[in-house]
Amino acid sequence: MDQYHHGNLRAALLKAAFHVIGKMGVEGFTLREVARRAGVSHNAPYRHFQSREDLVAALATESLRQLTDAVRLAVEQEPKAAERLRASARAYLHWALKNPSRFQLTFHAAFDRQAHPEYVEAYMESLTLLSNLIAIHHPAADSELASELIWSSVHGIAELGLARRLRDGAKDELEQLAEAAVDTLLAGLRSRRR
Amino acid sequence: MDQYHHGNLRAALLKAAFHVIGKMGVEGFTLREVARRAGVSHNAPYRHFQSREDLVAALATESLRQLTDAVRLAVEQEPKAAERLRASARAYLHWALKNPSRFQLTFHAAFDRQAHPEYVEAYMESLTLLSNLIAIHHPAADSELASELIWSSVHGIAELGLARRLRDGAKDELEQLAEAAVDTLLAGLRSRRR
DNA sequence: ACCTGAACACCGTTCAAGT
DNA sequence: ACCTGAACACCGTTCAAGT
Repeated sequence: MDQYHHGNLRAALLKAAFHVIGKMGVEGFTLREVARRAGVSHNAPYRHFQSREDLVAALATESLRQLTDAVRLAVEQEPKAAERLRASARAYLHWALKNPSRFQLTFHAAFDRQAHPEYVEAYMESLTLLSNLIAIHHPAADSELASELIWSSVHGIAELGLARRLRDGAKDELEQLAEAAVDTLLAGLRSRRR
Repeated sequence: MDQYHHGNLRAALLKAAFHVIGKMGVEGFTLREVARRAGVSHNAPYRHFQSREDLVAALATESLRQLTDAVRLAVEQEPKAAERLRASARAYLHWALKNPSRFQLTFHAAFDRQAHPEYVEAYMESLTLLSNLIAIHHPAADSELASELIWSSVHGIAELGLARRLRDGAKDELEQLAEAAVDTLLAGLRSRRR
């Protein structure tokens, strides 16, 4: 019987891995479980990933791209230009709370960043998306500062929200808090820029 | 030979655990390694902790208290009342970057929050410290909102700073960013409160 | 009460072997 | 190239036994 994955095993493993972390959390994620889920032997993954860390890095990079895409989509679907930055904050929170395992993996995965430049690239791409959005609201010299402040703030709301392990009911509350963060930071930046 | 720990084994295990996560990171932390470090057999810890998760919860709670204490100390040592909130932000960043493993453990440890109310208590105590600080700068009805915004923002800067795995040189930069976050949020809150 | 050693079912990783 | 089974040194947890 031809059980070979003919080169798409790598993709199949990533898919299986996302399924596993979604179901068992980041802690329950093991190479062997992923292989089991993909229907291959426990060391078939080594043909595509040098180590567990290598697979984790690939997952983190892919997750980060998914988060960026989700934010980008929300921005594009928002007709009012003035609302786009707030829409991006809402989408960021929404994605983080809906995919807590992926969010955790994206930012807390233990792997050597230098050995995986594609992760850093994905990170920069996300920052660029945000910078462009902010340039609309805050066309000043310190738009990089503004980007870092806004991203950090929205990110921190997501992190603390997840750290407290909130029930789903608090989702809207957190999304509103993220909007408030954007509004307050923009107001603060305007009042201090003179 | 009397190798008994006579009731202080619990404290000895916590100390050993902090040493282990500091040296090997959160990933390399295992019950057996902690026991080894404390000089006891690999299942002596079960006399004091029901499971690995239980020990992790105790460590996270203790870490959170240490972070709160570090911030409190920095605040008390700042003579100018107007500078205390900024000093707290700087201290928060400083502690996070100096103790990345503990910081990660404090906020990302996987354990049942409901089974460990002492963690939630420690969290609330930290929030209270911040609320009191903010009441000085921003004596308004929405001081709870202000607390959440400021904590989230400073926390997010620490998280993203660690996620990017910055070299030590960027420490000052991040502490300054945290101060900028506090200033900008306070300015924004003032301008929007009318 | 507090600690130990043996045992169980796992894990990541390596290696020799199969197509 | 791609996959497998056996083996190694680990891990968390349980259990019967020792003081």
